[in-house]
Amino acid sequence: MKEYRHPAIDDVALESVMHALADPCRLAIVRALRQAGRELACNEFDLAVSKATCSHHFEVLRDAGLIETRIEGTKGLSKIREKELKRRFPGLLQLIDRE
Amino acid sequence: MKEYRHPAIDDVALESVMHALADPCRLAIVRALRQAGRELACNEFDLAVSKATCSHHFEVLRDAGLIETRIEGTKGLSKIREKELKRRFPGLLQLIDRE
DNA sequence: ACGGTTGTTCGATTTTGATCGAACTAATGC
DNA sequence: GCATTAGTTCGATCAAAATCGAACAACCGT
Repeated sequence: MKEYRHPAIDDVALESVMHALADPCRLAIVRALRQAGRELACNEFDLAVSKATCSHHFEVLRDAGLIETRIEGTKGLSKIREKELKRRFPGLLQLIDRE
Repeated sequence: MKEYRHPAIDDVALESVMHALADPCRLAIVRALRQAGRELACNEFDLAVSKATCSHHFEVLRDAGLIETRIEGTKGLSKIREKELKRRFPGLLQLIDRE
């Protein structure tokens, strides 16, 4: 598996974050990660989309600085970039967590 | 000019808000309204888009519960639905205001 | 009544994005 | 080495969204 690229949080525009979270599938992923409170692999979400689409959504979330993914064996384990997001986008996680 | 329809704030999904703010033009409109602190007419923004497109963006923002518009003469004056947004989407305005 | 201002609506075009299947890569376990 | 697992990449398709010009509607001031 390839190495993942993660943007510096200060290079991320609010616009990109908004775009990433405007999709129901991606919002569900982020919320699941928030609730889990631990790293999750792509296939631990029950999303009604194919592997290819799922991979695409994770890429969008990574590019928007929302998640970071590390490789362990054949799996990619993702988590929210919590501390950085709290500093760079105060209010964001609060917003996502409501309801 | 026609009457504008404004959704009840509780009928608005976070997803819709995210989608509305994912567009650079619309984010600029909302930020300009925040900074102005008063009602603004469509043509008071210098957006690099046509009248038709501008009208469309205001409609999206209205449908997402972000702004409300009243008609005064030939103008449509818009402002942020501040109080309601603070209650329904805590963190949102804070997020928009940063930088 | 007429012309100017302000914005809407329509229809068409173009761009962007979501989605998938299939082929591929890389690590794991037997 | 070989099958399995996990995810990527490619190419194509389909749907949603941004954009525009032109025609229209409502109001204003004179």
